[in-house]
Amino acid sequence: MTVSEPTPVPDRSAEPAAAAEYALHAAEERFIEGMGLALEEDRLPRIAGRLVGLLIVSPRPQRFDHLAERLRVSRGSISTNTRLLENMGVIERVTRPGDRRDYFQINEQPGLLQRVADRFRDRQAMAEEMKQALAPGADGGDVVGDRLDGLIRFYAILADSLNSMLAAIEEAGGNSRSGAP
Amino acid sequence: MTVSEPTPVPDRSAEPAAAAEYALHAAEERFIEGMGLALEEDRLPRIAGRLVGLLIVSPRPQRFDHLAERLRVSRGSISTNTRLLENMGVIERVTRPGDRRDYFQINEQPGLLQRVADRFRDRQAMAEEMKQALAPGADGGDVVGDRLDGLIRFYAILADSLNSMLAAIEEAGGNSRSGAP
DNA sequence: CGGTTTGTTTTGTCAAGACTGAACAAGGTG
DNA sequence: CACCTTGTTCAGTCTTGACAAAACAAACCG
Repeated sequence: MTVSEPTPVPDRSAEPAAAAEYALHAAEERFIEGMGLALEEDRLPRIAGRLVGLLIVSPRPQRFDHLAERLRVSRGSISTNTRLLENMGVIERVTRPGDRRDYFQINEQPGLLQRVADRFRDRQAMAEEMKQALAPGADGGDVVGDRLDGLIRFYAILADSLNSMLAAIEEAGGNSRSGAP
Repeated sequence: MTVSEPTPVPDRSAEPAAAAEYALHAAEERFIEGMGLALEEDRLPRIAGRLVGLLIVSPRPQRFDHLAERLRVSRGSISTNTRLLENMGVIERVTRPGDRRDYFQINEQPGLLQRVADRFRDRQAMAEEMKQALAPGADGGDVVGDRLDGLIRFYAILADSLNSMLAAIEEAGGNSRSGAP
């Protein structure tokens, strides 16, 4: 996971007191970009990934327009991607009385996790259907049947470990949960 | 995983004897298309996925040109995608003495699996790096730290179960192994 | 009511990547 | 040697999707 340095690297040699501060910021930047790439591999827009990253490292809900300027993207993109993540259950839109603006935080319900688990289940089902149609003792030694069994087991294990993880999180109650992308 | 029926659906009412045969073929078609979509989600070209699907359900190595006509795709695409999968260790190119043509079969070494596991490890490392940079007792209750811990655990578990699976396969020796995409 | 803030939707541009078809290379074979 | 066969590579087309910018809607404020 390699992420290039954020474009303008401020000269920090002048203010040694801010060194730790700076290191944190750089790490954050890297993490956010990393999440952008990571979630992009899961077929989400890069901005959505960055949003998740930013919200993970944000202790408090973030304002809509703040997201736009922090990530340096258009408000339109924020709107689209927040809604996307909202529908997926990954982030949550929160409001405050007497405040017209929207805030966002990562949702404690692990939406993405469920999603991924379901995908594995689908693939497992697909392999099982194929196995079904194959009829029992076919060609010598039934190579194909064995392969399909392997595939089925593969997807099953992945889906299972995700599901048991989900259950564990659910059971653990309100603490230390994440959107787990 | 929904896959539309292959374009020309032959009328099988006339030859009842071929019904089972037909059912198998239809299931194969569905499986192949399904693998196309499934591997596409893993950032591989659709044709590569179909190739994997086809080779999984093929008891014997398949000829290069046969692949092209079976999937109704140009030879160029077959060439590109077979090489891609070959480099990934997912399929294997085999030849026969006195035969100038190339044959392909799915490789027994689970290349894709390793790949996926590595990806999870990378993400785990990313989250750990962020956690490092965060310094210990930060904001009240350290929400962010807890979230990162959850994330780290998440990726770790996935990578671990994949790795233990890989080990199990390795140990099981020569039987019932698959490219496990 | 006009004007402002906040967020959404739409429109257009751009880039990435998949795929085809044709040109190409490298071996066989008559 | 001319001519297949087999596979690779290259150039061009097409599709997809992300994104920005602008138009838009809605709520609020004066």
